[in-house]
Amino acid sequence: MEISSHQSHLLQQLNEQRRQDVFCDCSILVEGKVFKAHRNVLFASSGYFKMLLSQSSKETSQPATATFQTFSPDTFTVILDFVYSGKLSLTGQNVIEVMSAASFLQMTDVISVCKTFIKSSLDISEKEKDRYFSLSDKDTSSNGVDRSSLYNSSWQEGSASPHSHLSRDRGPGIIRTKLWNKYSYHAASQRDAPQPLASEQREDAIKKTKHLRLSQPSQVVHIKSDKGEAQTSDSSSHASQSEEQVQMDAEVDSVPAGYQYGQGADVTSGSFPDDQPRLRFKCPYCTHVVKRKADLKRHLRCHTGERPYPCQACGKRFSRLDHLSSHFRTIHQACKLICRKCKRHVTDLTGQVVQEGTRRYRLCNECLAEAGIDSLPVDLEAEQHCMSPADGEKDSRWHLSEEENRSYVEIVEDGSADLVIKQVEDSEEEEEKESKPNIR
DNA sequence: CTGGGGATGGGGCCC
DNA sequence: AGGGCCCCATCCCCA
Repeated sequence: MEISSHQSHLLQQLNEQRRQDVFCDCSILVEGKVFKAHRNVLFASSGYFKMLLSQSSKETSQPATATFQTFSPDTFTVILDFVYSGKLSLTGQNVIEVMSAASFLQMTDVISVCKTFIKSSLDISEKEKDRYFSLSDKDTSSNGVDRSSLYNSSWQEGSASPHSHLSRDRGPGIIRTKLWNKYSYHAASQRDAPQPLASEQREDAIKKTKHLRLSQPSQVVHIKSDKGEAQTSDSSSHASQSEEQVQMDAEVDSVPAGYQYGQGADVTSGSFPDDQPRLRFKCPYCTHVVKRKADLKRHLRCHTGERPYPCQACGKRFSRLDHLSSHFRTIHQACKLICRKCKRHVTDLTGQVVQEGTRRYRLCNECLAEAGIDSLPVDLEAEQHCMSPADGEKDSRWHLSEEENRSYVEIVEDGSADLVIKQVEDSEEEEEKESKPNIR
């Protein structure tokens, strides 16, 4: 005989104990704020804590302490509330940070819910279809999009494998996380360790969120771990508030008359004076509206901070391939047939390529002699060959120039579809770089 | 302090 | 859908 309410009751009791600091044997310090919790609950909920606590329990029986400086106390409150209640309070404002924190803490179910939350905002095609065929005179502000959705969030025990990026501090049972790497987003091919948003990126994201009005209503995601289901529930007050906000945004942004942003929806449409319905893809994080889904996907990278295109020459990462291409041409290739010093036109006969670190540029022979710089003694062809990725690698080439149709960079698989944020530590990335033969 | 130029990043849009 | 080009805004560096 099974009493169905037992699990929720047990969780409720544990949550009460946590709130009253009863039997709490673990302290988590987040940016100066102390959270009390039970190590067995944390152990069962997070791959990160699983590894941390399994180590600390071997070494000491003292209360374990974890310190985080990479996400805010508010974010950890959301995470901890979820652990103790199964309810994840996601909003358009916090979803990125919660996802990055969950990624760091190796809470795969939370990550997947965050992904679903984001994807539900981006699930354009279906909504587009629906909306396109039901573009009656229905009020566009109520957009007809049902935001409640089901999430598959079955508890994946052991799926979040502990990883070596955790570093133990000197003190017993105290763990400190290193500062995140500047370019912390890694694409699918590099998914070895979770990489939450870099603190710098997080600040940027927060900065952006501060000046961008979010039209997405607050949602509370309820996860039923026993059935692998989760539900979102809308706050009607939020919705109406958001609706007003959207109207305001529409006015502020000088949107053409008659055009209204769809509240919280990805695809918006409106009645233009000529009654031609025009579909738009609305960013769930700002008021930006684009015409194409691909443009929205590209735009979203400026919110997620995702930079899937690393420069193999200097390691700098770019959100777009064309930016990387442009960067490589301007910085690492001497494509411009202009003397950097005197700005005169130079050819291979009247000037030479000079390398300064990873930068290359051209100098005319006069400036070259004046500066006393040697021309680039590098066998370009051999170097290009050296830098080329493995043959047959699909999508790993991009054209640099007509005569240099060789691969300079390995295009890392775009992980935007998964929106998985991972963390590598500086040392790890350096190791990673060292392990890649193409990187100088 | 200021203006110019380079580098970077975002949006529109064509192929 | 992705790649790529063009345009523009912003930031930073330097003279």
